[in-house]
Amino acid sequence: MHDIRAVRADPAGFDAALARRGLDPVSAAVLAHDESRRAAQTALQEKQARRNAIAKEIGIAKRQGGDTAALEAEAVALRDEMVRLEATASAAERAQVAMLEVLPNTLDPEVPEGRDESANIVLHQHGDNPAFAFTPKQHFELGEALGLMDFATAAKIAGSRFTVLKGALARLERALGHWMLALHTEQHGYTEASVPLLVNDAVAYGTDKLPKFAEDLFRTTDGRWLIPTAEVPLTGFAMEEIIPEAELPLRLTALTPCFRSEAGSAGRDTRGMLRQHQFAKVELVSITTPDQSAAEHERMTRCAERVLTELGLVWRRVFLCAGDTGFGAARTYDLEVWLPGQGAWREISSCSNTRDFQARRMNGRFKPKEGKGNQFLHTLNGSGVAVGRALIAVMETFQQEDGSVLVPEVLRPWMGGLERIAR
RNA sequence: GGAGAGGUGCCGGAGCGGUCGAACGGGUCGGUCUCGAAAACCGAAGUACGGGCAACUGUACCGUGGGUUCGAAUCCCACCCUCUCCGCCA
Repeated sequence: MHDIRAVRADPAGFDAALARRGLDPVSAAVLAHDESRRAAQTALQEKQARRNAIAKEIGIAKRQGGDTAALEAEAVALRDEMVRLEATASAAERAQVAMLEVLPNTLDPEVPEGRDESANIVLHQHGDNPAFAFTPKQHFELGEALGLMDFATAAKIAGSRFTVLKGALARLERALGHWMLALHTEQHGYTEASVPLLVNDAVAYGTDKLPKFAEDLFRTTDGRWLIPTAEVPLTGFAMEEIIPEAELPLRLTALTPCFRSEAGSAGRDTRGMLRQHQFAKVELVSITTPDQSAAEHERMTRCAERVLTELGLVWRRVFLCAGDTGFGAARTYDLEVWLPGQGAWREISSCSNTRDFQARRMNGRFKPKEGKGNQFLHTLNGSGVAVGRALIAVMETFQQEDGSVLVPEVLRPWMGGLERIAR
């Protein structure tokens, strides 16, 4: 959510920021609502002040047995005007909020210009694309041949975009998630959390999933939402809080299933388990101060990169351009992993600094060590990393000509010492 | 699911429909005292949105949303949440 005062202070700058996202200017319309809201509010407050004075006079007069009829008549007349002004003010405010809440975050000045992913910038790459002496297979070919990845059963019991993993592949998924959690909690200073997978409107709104992206979420019969990422509950820890600066940063991690309707992606990535309605992900969330958030963003991204490096995967860091940066983010790095079977780079992590965008929506603040007044927090989120896609990457990267898959060293202790997944 | 109790400021906890943004206690911050500290004493301190160059000032906020009233923390209704007991249950 944007600060209306920022719009007032620099309407042209506000519109210019929207233009970077390819959006039309709105400051004039927003400010029109803002002005009518403030005019009505000022008038309303004058009436209220008079009303309060009258009520006080009546109280005094009643105690002294005086006549209050004239005062009461004036108060009743005032009440009608106040009702009208109140309606005007709240309608203007609702209109203003409705315009602001669907606007994406302001981009960091360093974010590259560009309309789509073709303008993203590869910042660096780790490892070289592996050379195979045979034609590498895609993960679903490997998984089905191993008899450990079953899309038919998943479709039967749930539908499309679900996967059943069995045996060593099911265990590999579990090993990946648990190993990642251990890495972040034991070496990166994150606190593990076990969180609700169903959330309310308020936190979904605060993390900018509502109102604009409701169709991407699954809704429960009692009006809650299945989390599309643990970012939602973890960031929600800060909702309506005033955190002492000394307690910051909060670094939180969780391994959860994530649920996405994939409403807008019909026909895309239909084979295999690349794009699912349900997938496991280890999420990293940092809640910090404005002056620390840029450094925290770099740190968080390195934590995610470490996961890929230790697994032995080939990856690269991509700086998303203006047109590809998500709604809530001011700045985003995607981590892409090389999938030899598919012969393509695919996103496996996305690390974003939302600055105070989410904090404003959820009213999450901190109390500065020095100085007065509470300020909005900065919130960051990143995948550390997507477990389902990590499974795919491991399978495709470490596949052997016979269709077996070597288990990365770091995972073997989590796989009961298993070194190779074979038929 | 049934029955009951309750939600007030950082915390605890008062609060006959009018002078309540809210007693009192604790904690916090500043000061006095002290070599320093403790104790004691004095004082300060909520959040948001308006108006004003500013000093300052107005309004709203006692779980949330409605209602009654000239006037609501206080009365009425709905909802949310917490606690206790019973039932069911991983």
